[in-house]
Amino acid sequence: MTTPPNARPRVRATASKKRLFEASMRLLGTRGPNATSVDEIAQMAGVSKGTVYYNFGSKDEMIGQVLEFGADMLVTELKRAAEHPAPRTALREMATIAIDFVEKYPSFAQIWISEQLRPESDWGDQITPVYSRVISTLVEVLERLVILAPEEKQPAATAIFGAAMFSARMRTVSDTVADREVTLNAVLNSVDGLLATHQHVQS
Amino acid sequence: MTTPPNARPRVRATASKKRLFEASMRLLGTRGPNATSVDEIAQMAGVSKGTVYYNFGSKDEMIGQVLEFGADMLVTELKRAAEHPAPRTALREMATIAIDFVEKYPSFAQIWISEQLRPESDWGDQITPVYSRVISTLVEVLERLVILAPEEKQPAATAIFGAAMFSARMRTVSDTVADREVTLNAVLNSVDGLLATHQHVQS
Amino acid sequence: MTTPPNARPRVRATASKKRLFEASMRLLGTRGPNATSVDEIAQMAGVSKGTVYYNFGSKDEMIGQVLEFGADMLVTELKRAAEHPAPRTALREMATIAIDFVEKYPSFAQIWISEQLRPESDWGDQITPVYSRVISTLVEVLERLVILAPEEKQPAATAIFGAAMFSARMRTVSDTVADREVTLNAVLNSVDGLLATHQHVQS
Amino acid sequence: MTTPPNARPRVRATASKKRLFEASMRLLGTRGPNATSVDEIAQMAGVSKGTVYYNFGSKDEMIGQVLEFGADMLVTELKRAAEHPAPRTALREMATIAIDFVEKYPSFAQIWISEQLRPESDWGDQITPVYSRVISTLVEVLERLVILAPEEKQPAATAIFGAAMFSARMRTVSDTVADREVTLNAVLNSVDGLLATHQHVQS
DNA sequence: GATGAATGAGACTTCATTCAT
DNA sequence: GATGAATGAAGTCTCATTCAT
Repeated sequence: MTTPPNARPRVRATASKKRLFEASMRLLGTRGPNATSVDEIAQMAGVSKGTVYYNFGSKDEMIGQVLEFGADMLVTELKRAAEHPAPRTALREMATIAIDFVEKYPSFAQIWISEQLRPESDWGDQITPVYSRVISTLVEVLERLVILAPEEKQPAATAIFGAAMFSARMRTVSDTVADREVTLNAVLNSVDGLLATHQHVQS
Repeated sequence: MTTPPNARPRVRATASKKRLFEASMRLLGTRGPNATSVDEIAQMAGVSKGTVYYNFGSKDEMIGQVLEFGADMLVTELKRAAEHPAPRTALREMATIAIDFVEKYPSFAQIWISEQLRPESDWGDQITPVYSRVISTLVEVLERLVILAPEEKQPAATAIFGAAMFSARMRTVSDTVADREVTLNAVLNSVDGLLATHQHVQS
Repeated sequence: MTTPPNARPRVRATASKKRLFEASMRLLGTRGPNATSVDEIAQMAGVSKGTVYYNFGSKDEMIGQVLEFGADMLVTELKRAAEHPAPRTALREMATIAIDFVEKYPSFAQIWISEQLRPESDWGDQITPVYSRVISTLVEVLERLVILAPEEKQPAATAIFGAAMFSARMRTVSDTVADREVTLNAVLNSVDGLLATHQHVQS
Repeated sequence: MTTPPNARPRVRATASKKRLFEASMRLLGTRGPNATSVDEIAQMAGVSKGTVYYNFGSKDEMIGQVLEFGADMLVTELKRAAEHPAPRTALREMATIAIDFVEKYPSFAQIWISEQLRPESDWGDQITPVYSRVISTLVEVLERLVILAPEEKQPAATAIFGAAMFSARMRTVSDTVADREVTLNAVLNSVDGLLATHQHVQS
C-alpha cells in the first residue's frame, strides 16, 4: 500500500498482487474456494506460493479481498443504474447488469450464492455486504415504484435478487442457454406482480 | 468395497446406517459437504469411521444417498401439491412446502442452492435432478395457469424456484426472520406478474 | 478337524475350507499375499469373510496352509523322481517336474521365490521348508553323481534350484515363451558343469 | 503435486531428498515396498512425511526412482565387467559383482527377484529393464564364449542370472553363510556346462 | 458351522502455513 | 519483495480381525 520513492519495487509488487488477483478470480469461481488450492492460484499467476503469503497474509484474506473487489464492482454498477428516474426502467437495467455480470464473472455469482448462505463462512465479512448492499439499493428503487408495507420491503427485494441471481447463474450452467431477454423478463415478472397487486407511487 | 450389502438394498437397514443418515443430514447443511469430515459424521452418529465405509463405500456415495433421499422427500411433496385443480393455489401450496422444507431442513436448501450451480460438482448426478424435477413440475402447473411461449417456460419456472429457495433460505439465516406469509407473498409476486402480463388459460 | 457323527456338517465344513483353499491358490499367485485381501478370497470362494476366520483363524495361517500344501505336492513329486537309479536322469526329471509345476501353479513359484528370500516373512515357518527340503533332496542326488567337498554341496544345489525356479517362472511371464526342452537344457548346464569339473561317482 | 521441483531435475539435490533416498534403500529391501510405510522412511530420514511428497510426489514415484538408481548402479558395473576380453573371466567378474552387490544391497536383489516376476507390479517400468538389460549383456558375453543356437541364448542367460541372484541372496539369508568363492564356483558351473557341451568360439 | 456388521489401527495423500535465504 | 523447501494437522480410505447371532 505504501508508495516508496523508488518505482521499480512498487511496480513488481503490484504486478505480483495483480496477477494473483486475476488468477484467483478465474479459479475461485470455476472450482469454488474450497476446491482451489493456494498452489494452483500461485501457479496460474506465475508466482511462488510464498508470494501469496507475502502479499496477502493468508488464503482467506486473499479470497476476501477478491470477493470484496468483485462486490464493489457489481454494487457500483447497480447503484448507478438505480438512479434512473423511472423506477421500472431502473429495475430492468439493474437486472440486466446482474445477468451480464454473472455471465462475465460466473465465479462471483457462484461464490456469493453458495457461500453467502452459509452461516459460519470464513469470508462472511466480505460476503454478507454484497447481499445487504444490493438489497438496500433494491428497496430504494421499489419504494419509488409501489407503496409497500415496511415488512414487505426486504422480502420483495430478496425474491427479486434470488430470482435474478439464480436465473442468471443457471444460464451459464445449463446446456440450453436461455435467451438473455427471456431471462430478463422472467425476472421482471416479480416486479410486474408487485405493480399488479400494489398501489403505484405517484411520480 | 468390503462385502458391500448390495444384496437387498435398504431392506432392513441397519441401525448404524440410519444413524449415519441422520448425522449426515444435520452436519451436511450446517457446514457443507467439503467442510464436514467423515470423522465428524461417524462421531455424531456414534459409530466408528470404518462403519461409514462398510455401509456406503465412500464419503461421496453417502452424501449422494443423503441428497437423493432429501430430494425425493421434497419432490414428492411438491408433486402432490401440484395436483391441486386450481393452478394458482397449487403454486401457493408448492411455495409453502418449499419454505417449510427449507426451514425444517436448512441443510438441503444449502447444498442444493450452492452445489447445484457448481458445474463439476461430485454429486452432480444426485443434485441436478432436484432442479430439473422441480422445474418440470413447476412448468406443468404454469401451463395450466397462463399461456406461455415455449422458450418462456423454463426461465419463468427457474425465476420462481430461485426466488423461493433464496427467500426461504434467507429467512433461516438473517437476524430479522421475515414472516412466513410475507415471504410467501413475495415469492408469489412472480406468479402474479405472469398473470398480469400473459393470457390466462381457460379452465 | 473333528469328525462328528452327523455327516452333513462335516461335508459343508470341508466344502467351505476347500473352496477357500482353491480361491487362495488362484489369487495369491496372481497378486501376491500382500495385495490380496481376505475379502477378495472369501468373495471368490463364495463364502463370508467370517468363514475364513472360523476355518483358519487368521489370514497368515490360511496362507501358510496353502503354501504348505503346495510345497508338499512339489516335494513329494521331486522325491519320487530323485529315486531314479541314474542320478543325471533323476536330475533331469526333477527339473522337468519343477518346470511343469511352475507352469501349472505359477502362484506357488511366485510366492516361494519372492517370499522365501524375505528374512522376516510372516510365513517363514511354512516357506523355508520348501527350500531346505528341495535342497536336501538335490544334495542327495548330486552326491550320487559327483564327488563334492562338504562345503560345495549346498551352494551347488542352490544354484541349480535358483536356475530352475527362475527359468521356469520366467517362461510363464515373458512374452516369448521359451521352449520347455530348451529351458530344461539351460538348467541342466549347471549339472553338466559339475560333471565336467568334478570326479564322477562310480556306480 | 505442490510445486514439483521438476525445473532442473537432480541439480543441487536437497539434503532431504538425499536422505530420503538413503533411508528408502535401507528399508525397501529389508521389508519390501509394501511393508514399508512412508512414515517409516520419513522418520528414518529425519524429515517430515510431507517432505516425501514435496520431493517425490508419491510413494510409488519415490520407490521407482530408488529402484531405477540401484538398477543403473548394477547394470553399469556389469557392463564394464562384461568388456573383459576373455569371456569366461568376464562372466566370473560379473558373477562376483552380482554377489557383492547383493551382499551390499540385499534390498535390491530382494525387490528385483520378487517383484520382477510379478506381472502387474506397480513398478514394472523400473523393474523389467533390470532383467532385460542384464540378460542382454549376459547374452553378448556368452556369444563370445560358445556357439549357441538363437533359441538357446536367452534361456542360458536366464539360468545363469537366476542361479546368481538366488545364490547370492541365499547367502545373505541363511544361517550358515556360504563362502563367497564357493558360491561363485557354483554359479559358474552353468558356464562350465555350456563350455562342456557346446563348440567354443575361436578367439 | 457360518455369517456379516462393526471396528480401529494405520496407510497414503493434500494443503495452508512458516521461515531462512 | 520474493522464493521454495519443509512441515504437520487433518482427510479419505483399506483391511485384518472380532463377536453376537
